[in-house]
Amino acid sequence: MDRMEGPPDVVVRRLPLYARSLRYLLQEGIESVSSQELGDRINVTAAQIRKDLSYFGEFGKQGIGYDVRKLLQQIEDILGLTQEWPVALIGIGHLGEAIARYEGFRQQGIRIAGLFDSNPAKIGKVIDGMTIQSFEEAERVIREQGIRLAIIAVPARSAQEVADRLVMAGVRAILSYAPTVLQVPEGVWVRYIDPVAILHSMTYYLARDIAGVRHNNPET
Amino acid sequence: MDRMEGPPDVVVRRLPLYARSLRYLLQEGIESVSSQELGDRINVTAAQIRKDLSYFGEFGKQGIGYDVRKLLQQIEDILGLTQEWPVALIGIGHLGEAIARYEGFRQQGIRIAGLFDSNPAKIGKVIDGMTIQSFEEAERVIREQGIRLAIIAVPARSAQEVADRLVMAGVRAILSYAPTVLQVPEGVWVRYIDPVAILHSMTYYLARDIAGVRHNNPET
DNA sequence: TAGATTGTTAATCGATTAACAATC
DNA sequence: TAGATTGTTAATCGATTAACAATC
Repeated sequence: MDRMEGPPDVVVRRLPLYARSLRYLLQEGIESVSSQELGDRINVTAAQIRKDLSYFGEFGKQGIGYDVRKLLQQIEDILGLTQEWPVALIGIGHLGEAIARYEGFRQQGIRIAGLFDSNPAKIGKVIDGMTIQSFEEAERVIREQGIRLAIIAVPARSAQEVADRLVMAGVRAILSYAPTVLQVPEGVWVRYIDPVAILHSMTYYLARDIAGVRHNNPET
Repeated sequence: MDRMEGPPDVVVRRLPLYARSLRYLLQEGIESVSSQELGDRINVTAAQIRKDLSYFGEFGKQGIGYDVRKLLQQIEDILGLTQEWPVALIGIGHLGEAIARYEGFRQQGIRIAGLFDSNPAKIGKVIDGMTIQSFEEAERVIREQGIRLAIIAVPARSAQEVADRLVMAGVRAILSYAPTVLQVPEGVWVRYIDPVAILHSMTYYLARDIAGVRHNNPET
């Protein structure tokens, strides 16, 4: 299956970077920006920014550029960031704990709604004001609160089962830190954070002494 | 600038996923695999795997498929994973500590060569047998040991300066967890890990109830 | 008005997929 | 030999870039 219309996924993946850059501009007190200036900051061409935005509407003024505050608001609106998204965090090892403590989520529309781990020794432990609960509780909480987003930070060997059960409980988008490809039913989004793979793709070039500036790679 | 020939970067970024999948196959005792079977496991088409591999040589046997052990060895060789890569880790907050403690690196050719932080209160603290050193020490160690890979886990506001100084010291590839786009000179590779941006790109679909299975996105 | 910059169309570029001869 | 699967070429698909009329 693949979505019926709408902007390409690459474009959707770039929007958050535009939003972030606009936030920084605002912090610097810059209220107006051209596609060129915005592009320079994030190593994206001006044409690409304009094209990307054109999928969603018209946001600029010829001869002037974009009102930073307004464009930011509009992109956040498009991304659904006017609401707060509760997220279930599964797997509270070192990484899970770091994620739980990270302030960058809360500030940007993401609320860690619960910490869950299957290790009984961890259950009850409090991190940043949140108490670690069992994985069974996760399934209950997801159902009860209608949570649709989850972050998986469990070992690779348990990731698939965790994903299966999360989806069963109602999760529709998963960000997985586990180094394994998940199989999920249609209707569920999965994205990965994979530092080892990224490092390995760079050692390829280092091993050959191939110099590069890889621009135009939002994320990756 | 952009590299003079060679396989496309997308292909290089998929190789580590192939390698990992082959490692899992080996663990399962599977010694032979077809492009179709391998592809099914990681949601990539058989054609893509064969095409990708063809940039580097011929590794399979018609009618048979690939010898898992041999192909894995060859991909690891291509990626430069026959050697161990020392990595400087900068920024030892919660995330940096989790990275320092992560065993997945060591197991896969990545050796954390040193922990560095600019906060004097942290210097001297020992994590997993490694002592946190000052950032000035990082510059010295990078030079002395010829380190070319670094992981940045500092706050966004200091990431650019850290990157500048790392590059000055000799770093040629950076994996950054800081939510900001780095400007680096030609000849330096930069990749990002950006969970907030990823989550925001998924809230786009959740907000619209657009169902999806996003395959063919190694990493993302 | 003149200069700047948008939104959009068309051209280009690059990546993925399909198809199949070669061959194990 | 018959069946399976590779490596590769050609076709397709999609994304990026260039260019420019519209217009602030």
